[in-house]
Formats: sequence, structure tokens, C-alpha cells
Amino acid sequence: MPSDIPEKPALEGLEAHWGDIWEREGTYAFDRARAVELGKDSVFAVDTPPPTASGSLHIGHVFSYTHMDLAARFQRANGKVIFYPMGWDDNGLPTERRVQNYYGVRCDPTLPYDASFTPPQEGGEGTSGKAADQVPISRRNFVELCERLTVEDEKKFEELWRTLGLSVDWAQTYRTISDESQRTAQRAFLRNLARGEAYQADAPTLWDITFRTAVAQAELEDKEMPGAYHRVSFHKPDGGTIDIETTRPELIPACVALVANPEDERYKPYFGTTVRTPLFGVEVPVLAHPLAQIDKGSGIAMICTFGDVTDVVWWRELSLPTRPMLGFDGRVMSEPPAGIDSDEQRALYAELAGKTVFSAKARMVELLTESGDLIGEPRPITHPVKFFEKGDKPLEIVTTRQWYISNGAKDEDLRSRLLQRGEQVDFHPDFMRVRYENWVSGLNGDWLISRQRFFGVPIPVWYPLDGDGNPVFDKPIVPAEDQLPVDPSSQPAPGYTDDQRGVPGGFVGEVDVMDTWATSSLTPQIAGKWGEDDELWNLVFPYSLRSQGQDIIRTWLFSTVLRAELEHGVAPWAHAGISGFIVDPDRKKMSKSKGNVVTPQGMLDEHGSDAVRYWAASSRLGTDAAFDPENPKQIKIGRRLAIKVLNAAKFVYSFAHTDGAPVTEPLDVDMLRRLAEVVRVATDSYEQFDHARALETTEQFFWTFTDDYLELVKERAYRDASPEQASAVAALRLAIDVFLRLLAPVLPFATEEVWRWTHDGSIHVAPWPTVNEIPVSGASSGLLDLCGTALIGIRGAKTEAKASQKTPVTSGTVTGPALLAEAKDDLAAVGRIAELTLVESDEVAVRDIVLDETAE
RNA sequence: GGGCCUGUAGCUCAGUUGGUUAGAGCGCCACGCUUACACCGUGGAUGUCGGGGGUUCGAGUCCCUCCGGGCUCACCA
Repeated sequence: MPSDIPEKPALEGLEAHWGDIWEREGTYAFDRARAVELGKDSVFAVDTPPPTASGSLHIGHVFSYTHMDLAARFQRANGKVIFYPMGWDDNGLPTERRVQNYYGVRCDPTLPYDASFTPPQEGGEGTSGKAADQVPISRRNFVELCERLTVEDEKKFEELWRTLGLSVDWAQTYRTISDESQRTAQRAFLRNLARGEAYQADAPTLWDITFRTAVAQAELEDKEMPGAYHRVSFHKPDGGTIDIETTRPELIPACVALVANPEDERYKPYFGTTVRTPLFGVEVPVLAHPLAQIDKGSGIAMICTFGDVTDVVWWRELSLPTRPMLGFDGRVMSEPPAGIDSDEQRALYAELAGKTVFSAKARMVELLTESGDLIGEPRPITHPVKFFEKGDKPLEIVTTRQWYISNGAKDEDLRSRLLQRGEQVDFHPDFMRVRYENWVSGLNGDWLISRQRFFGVPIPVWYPLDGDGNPVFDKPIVPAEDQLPVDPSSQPAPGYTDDQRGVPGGFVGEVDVMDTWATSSLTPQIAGKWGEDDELWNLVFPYSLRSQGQDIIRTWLFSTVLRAELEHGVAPWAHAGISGFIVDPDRKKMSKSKGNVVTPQGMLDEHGSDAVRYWAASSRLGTDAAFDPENPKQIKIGRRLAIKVLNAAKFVYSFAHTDGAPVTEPLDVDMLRRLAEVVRVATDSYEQFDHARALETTEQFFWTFTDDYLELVKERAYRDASPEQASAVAALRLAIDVFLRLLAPVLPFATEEVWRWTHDGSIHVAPWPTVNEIPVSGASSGLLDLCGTALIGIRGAKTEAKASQKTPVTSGTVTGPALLAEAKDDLAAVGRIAELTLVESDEVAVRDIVLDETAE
């Protein structure tokens, strides 16, 4: 039953009130039976980004999730069956780090499980984060804490999304660490493996020494770091020297060659000869390679294994040996690399062993200075250095065995297929496709998916051990798909028993887990229950819409396209809606490290969800939005609009109305014609994912409706029953009905509140308004606009006289086109003009206004 | 250095296929508690459309060039 119209409508409390009712009524539930009946074309499936559970949601999330919700709500109103799940990305490094800080613990996989373990602290966000202050615990204890904390975090996230009014079906929630997700991720991996798309390689790998894990190209970030050029002498056999410049003199023991440009006349004579490294006297060749830049440093560089990614290229293309000297912890290894053999050299190396890169460099500079091999003073510079985006120490490059998935970097056929899939996706805005294409075109290595971490989806393989107890990596043992998910570090390999673990002739389990993106790239498959529920899967895949921020095109968007191409050979969605990001008043991107992040809960509490949604909806896809938490202008405007909707509707519903009364008065007809045009534009805009234009058009006419039309006709609407009175009220009520539905995606709470005053069901399952339900046709006569202009004149005259707008007018004249006569009575009424004279003219003007001074 | 986006009123932004005097909201100034709304209403002022050049009868809109801002990739000896 429709509810009573409150005395004083307010926004406060609407979120909780209607949120509960929507949940109870299943307003947003995926109607599977209907989808089955109507077929896949009736389904609008949204592939939603799972936010990092252990991170915090910020205002930028609200921004892009609202954009996604607007599209879903529009499609729902248009009769689509909406599949709108929500997921949480809870596996991975961010969770581990948060658990470490929150509980003051650290995972040490060598420790046994302690069933009675209680963490030393809870909620200690302010701790040092230093390993020394953390209690080492077993992997199983650690994973338990991860589970515990993410469940808590996810509850808070869901609360926030519900408050914001996302029309998600909360029965479709998924977690990337759940058994189902693990099964999906492992199944997809095994199929990649079977097709040869997943493989292992023992190769130089970008390595984070803090987290002690490999990282992928997509996770790199450059940071400007101070450094210094050191000019160092290498010794020619004839006693002369060749001077190189390096920022990493500590890597001299790892030097395998010098390299200069083949065109460089200065070094041409030395190509093919050898020199000896300073201090250690290791003999290394002088080689030519086009990547060496003539004008950089001294034009000749030392190649170490490995100082940077260029070293890797040289090492590979020049077939050089490996002389590693840094361990997984970023410290100089105790055993010197090959070539450092004599006691003297080894003693020198021992001075560096165990030191961090920083300390080793300092000691090396002292040693080089003593030996006279350092020419002049080091010259300080700042230069970009590669970091793991979540790390705070520069990456090192170490050689390790890792798992990769081919991504087109080394396979032109795959690369062109991925580009083709990109063309098949409708990007909104369209230019965002270029970012995808740039990324695909610029890939220079396959996707490294193994991580030496603990809280993630295990890579589902084991390795047999040979007679000496060495793993046979190229003969991995894989589980059957119906055994998934598996944890090779705690379960025996198929065909083996637990006591064969680690013994010659037995097996070992892979200990690595997958990169988070290797799971979240499968969100369509996880939410659509690929391989588990064929009926559902066929209804939702490929999805209709992927909605996300522009910052994760290279990671999430790309990896999703890749997995869909490898497994299904299609683009995973028809549309990709890309939201811009939020910048602070100084136009700086909001990010945690800059400390300018705004948490959304306070904004929602203070201004109301509709207001915050209005702010998000008023920005087009792909454009960045400025946001000043101290003065959230757009939010305040949205709040004003929502309040206006409540009040205007309440006012309209206060007039006596006759059911089925026809709209006959020219002004009423003209308002409805204008409204029909608004419906046309708004619908067209939403269809093109241009919610901002739909909102702007609707909002603008809504204000004309309340400020001009409603003012013009309210006197008539108050009168006793008559065809003119009934016409006004019929037009008013019809307009409100249409406005509410046009605004419902943006203001789901205020519009629902009003809708239920006169309707039984939810506005959010009501059909989208069409021009067919507006009982007038033809283009606007312009009458409403003319009246609006005349109104401004009348009001201006009163303002000029410093009189109240209600001051009666004895007489006045309005000039304008003859059409104005059709609204003469309304004009006279709104201006309280006793004697109104109309004079025909091209220009609308108001003159000779005589105020009734006796009316005090 | 490459690619993409962007520069319109003090602020945030609209400006459709080039077409009269360039728009909105906020803010500002003035006025008004007008039988829905003071979480309000009414009126008003405000711009070399980043600079320069070109195409055109006509350019905020198209082309070239320069300058500024942002994102991104690359470079990293």
C-alpha cells in the first residue's frame, strides 16, 4: 500500500529505511527464471571490480561504482534482467601486509601450526611494520588471520555499498580467496598449462627484496631516486684503463662485460678484447651493442648480472655468463660469484658479504678510492628507479624459477588477437581503447604469475623427486579438475602418499601462489560460475558491461581480456565503461601516499547518499573530477535537488485531482511536450552511457518545471474543480511521475520515497518513461519559454521596487507574440496582476507595473 | 622522448553536424520569511573561449604551430 505523505519530507534515514525494504522485496535480485525464459539477450550482466578487501574504500571507488550502478539501473528500468554481482579481492599482498600490521605477526612457513595462537595485538595500525617487531607464525596461522580480517573488512564494505544504494544482488557475492574462486583460478591455470600457455622458466626476474617475491611488469612503478655517477677504471692488458660510469659500483663483482655502441669510434679498437675489473681483476670482454648510447656517461657501460633491465637484454643478446651476487633478501651473498677465486679477491669480497646494497656501495667506494680506481668524486644525480608499486625499496633482478602465462609479448598472433578483441569492446569513452592498445603493443615479456607469498591461490602442481631428491621441474604433476581446489604444500600429489613428501623418488609441492590478478582476471568466470553451472554461465557470458577506473586498464582490464581470449576465444564484454579519477582542489591525484584520500562514509552520513551519487553522476565517464572535501559543491547541489524532489512532489500531490482528466490547457500541453523531449534526450544519453548528459537535461528542465511552470499553474490548480484545474493537476502529476523515473538512477532514495506515496511497488522495477505515455505530440509551441521570460520581467519589476513577490499589482502590460494570450490567466495569477493587458510584439517585455500600495 | 587527454566567467563544468548578442550551477551583490521547500525563493553583475597563424561569407567548434596542466609508456650505464 502506498505510504502517507509526511508532514515534512526529509532525506535523513531514507538509506536505511529503503535499503531494508529493497533487501526484503528482492528488488535487485537476479531473476534467473525470467532470464532462462527470455534468453541471453534479455540479460544485462555487469562485471564488477572486486575492491581490495584490506585496503580502504575511498571517494574514487564511490565515483566509479556509482557510474556502474547508473548503467545497471537504466537497463533494469528498460526491462533487462540484471546480473549484478559484487566481489571482494581478498587474496594477495595487501591483505598480508595489513594482517602483519594489524596483528603484529609475520609468516614463517618453516614454523609448525599453533592451534592455540593468539595474536599479540589487534588493530595496531600504527606499528613500525618492521620485521623485528613482528611475531613469526606458521603459514596456516597466518592464513587464518588473513581470513578473519578480510571477513570483517568485507562486512564494512558491503555496508558502505548498501548505504550508497548500489543495486547489487547481494546473493551473488564472491571472494577471490573462496574455495570456488580458487577452483576457478586453478582450473583456468591447468587449462593454460595443458595448452602450453602457462610455463615455467628459470630467468632473471624483477624482485622485491622486502616482500621477497617476484613481481610482474604491470606492477612496476618508477620513482625518482637520488643516485650518483661513479667513474671507475677497468684495466687493459697493456696497462691503460677504460673508464666507465656507473650508479651501482657495488655490483662490480657481478660484472660480466663492458659494452659500447658499435658505431663508437673511441671503443671500436677494443671490441673483442678483454679488460680486468677493478679490485677483483676478473677478466671480462669488451663488446658492441646498439643499445649502448654514445652520449651517455663515458659511452661505455659495465654489464652486471643484474643491475637493471638493460643488463638483462645485453646478457641475453650477447650470451653472457651469470655472476649473481645479491640474494633474495637484497644483501650481498656470502659466496662470491664465479671469477673471484684467489684468496686475496675472496678476502676483498668478504668485506661486502652480508651487507645491504646501500652499505656495500659505501664500502665499495672506499675500496675503489684506496685502490685509485675511482676517478674524481661521485656526481650526484636523481634518476628514475623501478619499484614494485606496493613496495618501498628499489627492485633487484635475480634469477629464479617462475611461472608465466603467455600474454602476446612473444607471440604476434596472440597479440593481434588481443588487439582485435579490444576493437570488439565498446569503450566509453572511446579513446580509452588506445590505452589498452598501447599496453598490449608495449608488452615486452610474458605475464609472471607466481608469487613467493602465502595468502593466495596455490599454483596447483607438484614435482616428482628424482633418485637424488632433486625436483624434476619439467615434469609437473597436476591434479584432475574435479579435485580442485588443491593446496600442494599440504596435500600429497595425486598417486603419492603424504610420507613421500620430500624424499627421493617422492614428490614436493609447489609452494608459490598466484598473483592476485591471475584470479581477479577471472571475475566473469567466478561470478558466472564457469564450469560449475552451465545454464548460468551461458546466460551471462560474455557480459554486457565492465566498469572500472582508468588506472587499472593495464592490469585488470587487460588480464581479463587475455584470459577470456585464451579460454573462450571471445571478448569478455560488449561495453567497457571507464571512470576517471578524483583529484583534490590542487588537481593532484588522490592517493594514500599523498595523504589526501577522502573516506566516503563521512560524506554519505553528512550529505546523504543521493547527494553523493549526484556528484558522481554529474561527471562523464573518462573525465577526472575535482573534489574538495571542505566544500563539496556538487554534493550540496545534489542534496538540494533531492530535497526539491521531495517538496515539489508533496506540493503537487496536495492538489485535488480527478482520475483520467485530460490535459487541455495550452500551457500544460506545452510543458508536457518539453518533457517528452527531455525523455527522448535522457534515454538516448543513457543508451550511450552518457549519464551526465541525461542528468543535466533532466535536472535543468526539472528546475524550469518547479520555478516557472509550477508557479504559473499553482493558482489554477488550487481553484475549484473545472476542466482547467483538472488539466493542470493531471499535467503536474504526470510530470512528477516521469521526473521521478528519470531521476531514479541518480537519486534512488528520494525518488523511491516519493514514488511509494502513490504506488505499491518500487520505482526501481518500474518501466523507464517513454514519450508514448505522455498524451501529447508535436514540438513545443514555445509557450512555456515565453511565459518564463514574461515571469522574469514581472518578478524583476517587483524586485526593482524592493517589493515582495506576493505584492498585488493593480495593472500591468506584457508585450510579446500573440501566443502568450493562451496563458494570460496564468500570467495574471502568478503576478497577482488585477488588470493585465497583452500587447502583441516580437519582443517579450513587461512594463507599466503598478503595485497595489494599499495591500500592506 | 613517444602516445592519449585537457586548457571556456573567481570556482566546477556544458557547448550537438562550424551559423546571430558564448551558457549553467556554485560563489558574489541586491531584494524577499510569496498558502511545497530558509536544506528556500527572486533579480543582477561577470568572459581577448591558453597564445599565434590558416581554411571559410562566418571558428569556442576544423587544420597547423607554440605555451601550460594531467595521465601513461619508454629511457634508467
